[in-house]
Amino acid sequence: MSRRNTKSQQEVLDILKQSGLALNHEMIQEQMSLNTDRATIYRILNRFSQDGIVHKVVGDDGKQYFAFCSNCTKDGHQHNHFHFRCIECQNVICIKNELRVQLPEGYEPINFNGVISGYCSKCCKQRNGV
Amino acid sequence: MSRRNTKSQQEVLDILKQSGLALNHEMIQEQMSLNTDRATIYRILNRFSQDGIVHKVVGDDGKQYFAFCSNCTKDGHQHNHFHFRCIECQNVICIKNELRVQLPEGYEPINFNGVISGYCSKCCKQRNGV
DNA sequence: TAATTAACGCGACTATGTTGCAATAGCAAA
DNA sequence: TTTGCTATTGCAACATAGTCGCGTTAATTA
Ligand SMILES: [Mn+2]
Ligand SMILES: [Mn+2]
Ligand SMILES: [Zn+2]
Ligand SMILES: [Zn+2]
Repeated sequence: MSRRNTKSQQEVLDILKQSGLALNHEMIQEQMSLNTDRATIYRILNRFSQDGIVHKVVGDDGKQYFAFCSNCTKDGHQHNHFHFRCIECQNVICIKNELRVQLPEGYEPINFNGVISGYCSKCCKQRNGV
Repeated sequence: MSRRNTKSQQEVLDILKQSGLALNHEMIQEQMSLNTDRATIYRILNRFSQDGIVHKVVGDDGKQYFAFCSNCTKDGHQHNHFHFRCIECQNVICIKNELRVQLPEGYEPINFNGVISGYCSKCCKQRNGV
């Protein structure tokens, strides 16, 4: 099933690329100039995710975040890294260090989902009254 | 605000303790003999979580899982560990190794949420036709 | 330009989890 | 034991996230 280019897809991808963050559906929709439907945005994101253009992380807030794959080569995807979610400014960043977790014997990992939430450095400073 | 003992609380705690797994609301309700309301179970779990009796993890399926704190002392909680969620049998286990993640300068972590999903050893074997 | 069908918009639907409020029932003091 | 306080519950309503079916639109290719 071949892909087609659409304006909505392009804009979603641009927003993800340019922000450099992991964004959820709502954040993306806010930044869209086009009036793209919610369901469509989800479909775009899931398509990107399947195609390995973006990777998906589920936050400890239960929401799905999508980030443009910057460190991935065509066949080698590297998504065993943590993400930091700031509970103040809501930004979610990728923490690039790839890491390996020792699983019990015989366990077969498929998806890695690591999120640490707290205060980012910017929001930390503001809270400490700077 | 002091706590009171109730049968529902007791049974939820018993189920969590005895299973040794991280369970979500639905799994717990299925195992309850009492007809406890959904909202009540959530409230019980959140209370336990606040009181440090259980810890909460959000799976990459977006659901909240709760596990009895077995390795925690009164004041020292250790929840920086991963969890494994089997996409076949749905079991979620704690992987006891506590680990530390290097955050960028100035970031203040509050919550650690690590989940790896895939096939547990039991389900792996079954899938390979044993 | 016309045909094919991927992608979209809309509405309906399924969770999951939370909250307000009145009723119930622990618990401790009388 | 009885009484009073209020933590906890049940129920209904609500909020939000995400998915899906289906008819329509618009990329793409011939
Ligand atoms: Mn990432
Ligand atoms: Mn755990
Ligand atoms: Zn922040
Ligand atoms: Zn399994």
